Amino acid sequence: MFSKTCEYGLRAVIYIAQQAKTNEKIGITAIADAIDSPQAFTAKILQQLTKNNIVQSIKGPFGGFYIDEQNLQNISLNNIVQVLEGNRIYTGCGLGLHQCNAEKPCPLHFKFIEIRENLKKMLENTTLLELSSDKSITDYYLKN
Amino acid sequence: MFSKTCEYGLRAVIYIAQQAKTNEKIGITAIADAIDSPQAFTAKILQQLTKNNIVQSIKGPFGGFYIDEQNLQNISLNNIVQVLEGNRIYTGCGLGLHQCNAEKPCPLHFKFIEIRENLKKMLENTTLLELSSDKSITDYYLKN
DNA sequence: AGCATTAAGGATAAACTTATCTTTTAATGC
DNA sequence: GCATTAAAAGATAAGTTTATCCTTAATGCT
Repeated sequence: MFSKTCEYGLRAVIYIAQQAKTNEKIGITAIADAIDSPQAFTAKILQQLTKNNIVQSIKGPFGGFYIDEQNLQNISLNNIVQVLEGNRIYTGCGLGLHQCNAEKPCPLHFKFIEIRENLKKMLENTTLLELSSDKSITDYYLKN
Repeated sequence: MFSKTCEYGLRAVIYIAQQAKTNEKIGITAIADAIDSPQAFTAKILQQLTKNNIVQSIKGPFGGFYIDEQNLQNISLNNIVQVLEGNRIYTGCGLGLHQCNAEKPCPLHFKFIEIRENLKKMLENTTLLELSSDKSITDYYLKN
């Protein structure tokens, strides 16, 4: 479904969001450890997310990644996926046609649109705030 | 969403299905041309689909690929995807966790299940027979 | 039987994704 | 200012997917 980049990115951001309340920055080592991902690779991904203002970071001692209150409320999973996968997930043709639309549809076009729309809505409606709730932290896992 | 392998495979099979009525085998050159895919690569994919009894093939002059009446009725897109992608699309975790289930769910587990279930149903309910109907042939495109 | 034709199979190459390592830049405390 | 810490940035390596090419096997025709 998603690329590794996107999977690690989502897990990392969710984890950072869950730590947001402590108001402490969290380092890449801790993050990679918490979500069980390759550290250097995850660092690259977070670099990209920082550039795109999904998460914030600060260098130096006691530095690390964090998410401010505003982003916690405004960022949804959709935003993260957009940065890491572009919008091909939402616009790409199920059969891989370069142009596939209502005028020149592939045989699956209209059926696919439905599924994708569901996915999009789900990602749009899932906010970092929701995923950083106490219940979410205790009931769900980011590694196994 | 799907791999190139799966995209080409689906398009190839749909095209072959659409030619089924003529009762003529259709060669790899004609198929690759009709669906605008790399010929040798598509041949490999069809080889795999032939082994798994999705399509049939016959060598030699006037040989090629075809789909018999029974498969036309029984094969759904789901069967093709299963062969070419395995079942990871249906079972894999959205966040890439190796084990993710109702007991140890990732934060997206239950939301993802819904989406995947929709996709699965759609693929199961879309048969080659439907896709080879006259309307389907005239109204939809397999290349652009 | 011999030849032409077409898919199957194997080997290899190109492109892209995933992953790691090293150097540079920025922030903090002394 | 200097040492230390941690992210940013750049270079490179490993692995996987996508793609091509060449040889082999099967089929039909003469």
